[in-house]
Amino acid sequence: MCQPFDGERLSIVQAFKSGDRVLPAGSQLYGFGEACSELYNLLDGWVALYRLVDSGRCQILDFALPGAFLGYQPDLAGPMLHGAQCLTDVTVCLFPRQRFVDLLAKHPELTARLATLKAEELVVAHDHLTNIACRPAPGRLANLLLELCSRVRRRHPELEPHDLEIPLTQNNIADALGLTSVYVNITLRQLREEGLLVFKSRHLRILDPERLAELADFTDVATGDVA
Amino acid sequence: MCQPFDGERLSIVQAFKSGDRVLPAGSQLYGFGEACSELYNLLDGWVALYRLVDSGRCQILDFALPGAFLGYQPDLAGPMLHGAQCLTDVTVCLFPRQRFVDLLAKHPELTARLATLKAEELVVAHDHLTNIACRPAPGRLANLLLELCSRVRRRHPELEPHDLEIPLTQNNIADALGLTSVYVNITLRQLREEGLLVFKSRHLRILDPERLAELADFTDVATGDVA
DNA sequence: CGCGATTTTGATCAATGTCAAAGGTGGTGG
DNA sequence: CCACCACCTTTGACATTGATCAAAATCGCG
Repeated sequence: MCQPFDGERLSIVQAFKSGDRVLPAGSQLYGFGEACSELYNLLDGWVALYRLVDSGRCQILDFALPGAFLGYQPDLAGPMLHGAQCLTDVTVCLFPRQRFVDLLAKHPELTARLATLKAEELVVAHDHLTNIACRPAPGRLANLLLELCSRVRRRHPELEPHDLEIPLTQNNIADALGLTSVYVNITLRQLREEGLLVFKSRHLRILDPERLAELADFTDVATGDVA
Repeated sequence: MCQPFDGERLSIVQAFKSGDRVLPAGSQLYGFGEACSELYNLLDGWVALYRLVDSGRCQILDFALPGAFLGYQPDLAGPMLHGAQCLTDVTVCLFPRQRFVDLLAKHPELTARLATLKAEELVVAHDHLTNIACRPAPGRLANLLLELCSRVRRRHPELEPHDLEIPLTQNNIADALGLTSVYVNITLRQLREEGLLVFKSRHLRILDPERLAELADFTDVATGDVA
């Protein structure tokens, strides 16, 4: 279940976990600037990683989906450089930080895996950055939604590929894209009126993948195909 | 000289390097989407890491300063997910990719260092993302310039802290901040007219650090102090 | 001295934010 | 089962930021 690491090492890793925890939607896994004594493997549910800015704004840095490994940052002992809020009910697997350091020291493959993981997260962050900086609202939205679809599908290939549960509020989307929820709403309507997609009560239906991908300038990293 | 790794390991690392290379300003260290057979330790000069977008726009993801370690990404054998262009004349130390993998396998401390490095770069990317998404142009500019100052000073504590060489064109700044060079120019003038700073022919003079930091909502990660 | 790249400026326009209010929706307790 | 409440979505009028286009001025360099 604890999946950032490959199958063979699972028993080793499991010996180090200190248990699971369940949190309700809306609660904080850890807060921005707080100390945090554990690392987390997200087993179920969605989590928003965010920063708070003086202006009172909240910037969502990334959405964490099941399988994500949360809480590792350069200074393991220092205050968290971002917060983590549960968007749905969430289940995590816990690793005490101190024990995790020992684990890494003993198993270099895990350290290598961690480096790769962080490099992947960096690519995602760069995607997100480029999306926000270079695209107007409709492209931004299209790109984000396609990216989320791609992630969901990678884990659940059995599901309808164009009919997915995306447990986000229009406000969450706005906080992720650097837009206002009002404008997200307007843009979402435009996409709907153009027959590209329908996003209603946390359910996304993609009606025209081709045009949407074109609008988003989107290529799926995993496949190299447009969505 | 090859500094991503700590002093003690230097001789080990140096045995693996395959030489140095000098590139002129304006040349590409590696191109977006190209294959690349080496990894680089930036010894001297500034490099822009960028992405190209359909619209013809160029998004600068980060500026690499001396000491940066360039080219490591999740798929070491795959095409580069970003490009790297020299902003000044540049000197890099080369590591063949294949040999670097061997090096990591033999020296787990280096792998751990790499994970930390990538985690640091992720924090920088998140800063950049937040800056672009949440702040209007003046704050964005102030934030970027203070961040660059902070980095330069970390390496050169002996220099005048408010009088620095920043080898960037207004166009580079625009590409980094998701603004137009025209608007960067206008905003830069406003900051100058307010007596906050002067940026002329690649030389930055900070006149009012306090007000600038306030405008930027900037706190130095290294010190926790405002600049 | 002249040329390409960069900076500067002005006029105008489009994209997005702000403010305010009205509808919806789902969940909870009575 | 209904009513209420908090939260979310939707809409409209208006303000503002930043983009676009075009041209002039300046700078660095051969």
